[in-house]
Amino acid sequence: MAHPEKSDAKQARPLHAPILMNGAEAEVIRALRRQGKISRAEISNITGWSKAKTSQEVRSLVGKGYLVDVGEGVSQGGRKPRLLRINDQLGYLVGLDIGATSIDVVLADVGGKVLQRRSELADVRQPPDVFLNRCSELILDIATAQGCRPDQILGIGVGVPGPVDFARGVLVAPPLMPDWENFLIRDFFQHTFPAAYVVVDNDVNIMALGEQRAGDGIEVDHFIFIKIGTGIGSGIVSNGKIHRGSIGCAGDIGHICVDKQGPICRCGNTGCLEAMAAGPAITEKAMLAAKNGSSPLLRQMMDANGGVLCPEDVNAACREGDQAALEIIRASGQMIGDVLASLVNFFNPSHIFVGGGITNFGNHLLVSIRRAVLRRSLPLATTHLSINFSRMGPEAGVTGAVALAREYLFVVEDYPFGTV
Amino acid sequence: MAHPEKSDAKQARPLHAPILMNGAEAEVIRALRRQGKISRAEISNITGWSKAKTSQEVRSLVGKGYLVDVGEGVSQGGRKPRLLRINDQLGYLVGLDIGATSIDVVLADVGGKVLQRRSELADVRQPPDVFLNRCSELILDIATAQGCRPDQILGIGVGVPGPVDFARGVLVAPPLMPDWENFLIRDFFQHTFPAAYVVVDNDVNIMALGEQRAGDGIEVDHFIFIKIGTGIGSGIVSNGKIHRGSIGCAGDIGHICVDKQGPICRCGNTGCLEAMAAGPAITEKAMLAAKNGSSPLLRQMMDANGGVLCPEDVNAACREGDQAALEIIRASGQMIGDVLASLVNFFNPSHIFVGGGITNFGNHLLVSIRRAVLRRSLPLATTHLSINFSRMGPEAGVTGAVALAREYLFVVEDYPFGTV
DNA sequence: ATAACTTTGTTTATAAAATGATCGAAGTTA
DNA sequence: TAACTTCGATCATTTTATAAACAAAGTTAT
Repeated sequence: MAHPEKSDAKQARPLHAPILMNGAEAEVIRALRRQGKISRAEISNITGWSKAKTSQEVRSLVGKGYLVDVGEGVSQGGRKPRLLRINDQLGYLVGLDIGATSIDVVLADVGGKVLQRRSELADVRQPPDVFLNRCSELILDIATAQGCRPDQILGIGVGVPGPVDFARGVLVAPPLMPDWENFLIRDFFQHTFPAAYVVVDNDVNIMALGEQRAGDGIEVDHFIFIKIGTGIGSGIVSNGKIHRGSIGCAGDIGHICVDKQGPICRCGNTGCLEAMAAGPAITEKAMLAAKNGSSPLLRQMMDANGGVLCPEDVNAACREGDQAALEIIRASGQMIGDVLASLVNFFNPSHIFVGGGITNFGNHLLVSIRRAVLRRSLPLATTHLSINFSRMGPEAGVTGAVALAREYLFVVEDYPFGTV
Repeated sequence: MAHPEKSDAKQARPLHAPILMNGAEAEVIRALRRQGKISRAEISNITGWSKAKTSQEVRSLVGKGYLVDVGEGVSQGGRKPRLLRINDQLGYLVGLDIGATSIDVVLADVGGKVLQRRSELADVRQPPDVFLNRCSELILDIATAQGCRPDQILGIGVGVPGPVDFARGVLVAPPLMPDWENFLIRDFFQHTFPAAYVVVDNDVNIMALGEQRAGDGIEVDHFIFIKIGTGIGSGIVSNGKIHRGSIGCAGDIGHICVDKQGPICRCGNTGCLEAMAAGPAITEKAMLAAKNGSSPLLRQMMDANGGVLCPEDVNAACREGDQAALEIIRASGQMIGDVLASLVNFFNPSHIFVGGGITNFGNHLLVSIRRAVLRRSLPLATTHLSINFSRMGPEAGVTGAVALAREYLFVVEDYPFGTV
């Protein structure tokens, strides 16, 4: 036979590394990743190659086990095409979203389809090795539940709530979790899952990536994903790529000043957006409204709740039409919108996606954000601007983490970074 | 001979287009553009090609007249290398910087070296064809002064003070010059100079590009160039590329709000940065200080000047230690710094370059900007942040325009855009 | 000085890669 | 049914890249 290398093609690939490919192979994979399943003829069209080369390249990838034939497609007026897809049996991917108070982890196939999920509360202020050991346990848990051996996990995408040195996979001066500084997160998982390629990124960058790959951000060149929860952060996509900034802390808009006379933030400055408009500020204002009698409804909720309120309560009060609650949300939306207005002038995105814990808040928040942005941005920058909730809701983090792992599943030779 | 195509290699290239090359040729050009003059061996190292391929590629480019041999280099312990350079005789480039009240134009060789320059005052509110005709005259003027025929002009880079649709080469809703909306600037020059490839961009983007190619922004992945003059604008570089935003108006920070109780700006909003901190605001405050007696020096200058002051006067008063003048500059610097602080948190640049008409202002302005940024940005984002005046001074615009023309002098097949 | 080694750049034989043309298989449409 | 399409494989041919050999022009150690 003319292809003697076929016999040793399925040999084990090296550990600790993603699947390396040359440029041509990577182009095929890219086309397949976008389109799901396509024929050789379509690959030929997308790449611009001759049918001969396409055929041969596909044969090689099938030989290596990366691609599989998944049957016939519908005829276009001639012979039916044979459709190809990235081999699901290749292994599994893990998406891990580490929040300030939670762990969310999913197991997905290499196509990105979620197969298993786990979530639990956890305090990120624990020592990193303790915390990450628990993460590993959860990963092993969902892996065994799916019948997946640890060495079948090919990639792990990790999102952490702080500035990340992307190349090294460590946190840099994270305010929420000082103990984690310089802890080698990437290496930790790499050690536990030697067959997997581990990629660590900031949690909001990951959400932005998820929106770009699996949400409404497909084909959008410039957008901002803003996460509103306990804190406020953003993920930035410029020219279709994640903008991480010079030391990886781009998007950290929670401490932009909105009011010099505002309260003191935990960062030490006064009037930070996060201190005035995020979840804790909302509940605090709501509890004040409950106490000073301006909202009997909130008072009632607080009493029923053992003297505390959570953002969801304020949301519920909004739905009942409670004026004090509406005013609290409106004020938060306006402050966020004012900051976004500046960023819109500066960055000129075509989309802003709003996500995070606080976004099952109906439209009150979104409406005030929109109003503030439109009022304070240049008309030119807002005429084609869409501001909407992310479709992905609470799944945004893990979806993005899987997308990150998937992004690095196949990597072009000599380009270890630069995929996203 | 083995190369029969050599005979017809120097045939005329098509007009209206940059010099098209395939990927390999472009790589050689890129290496030469960065390094000035290098040997075949170095090209081989940079590209990773075999000596044979490198040699052949170089021979082809020399045959086409794009490259020339410029003599021997110093020996590295063996045979002396023969150095190659992009052929200066290929033609000329034009850099044109259109300001609100001025035209600056230079003629440069394809290496970017400025050979001739002209500047004159002009009002951009004239009809665009009248204004641009004057620009063409100036270009022809410097061309003839250098002994350059119009058809030897291979590229024209144009900077205009407004949002630009980069692909089409037209202004989009420019506030300063509404008559120019949809006027085909690119086509205008293309028509007058058929041999040239014309690229139009926003004036501050061009300055940022100049800083990146010929200033201190070389090898800097993420930076902001801020121009302070009659207005305030910025050029953004993300991941090494100009970030223009979804409709080309990114960087327009002049109308970010710094004080909701501030004065009304010509844009209709209140308290815009530009209205409070740019040149006109400074002179206005200075004239007020002159009139109300808080600065006898400024009063004296104003009287000597026919009842008006310009930013340079305020600068001069600062040098004399005039407290009122210093306070005016300090206030401007603080407002600009406050806005930049937000942008630093958001964008995490490693450098901020300050340029524009107001920047021969000594260090008072810079010091207040720095102080404000450091006070209000996250320490993480500022520890490795440098804020400095652009080295290029008033040349920034035309330098950038030449860099833009130079960038598109050679273009890879099928990639008409995307070089910067 | 002279011999031995280096670096540079060309040439040439060889290997690798891509292509166009051709062909058979499997369809659809007139 | 016949004529036309599309899909994919094969193969001879052309294009492209490479390694090895070589010549030219130096440098350095002896």
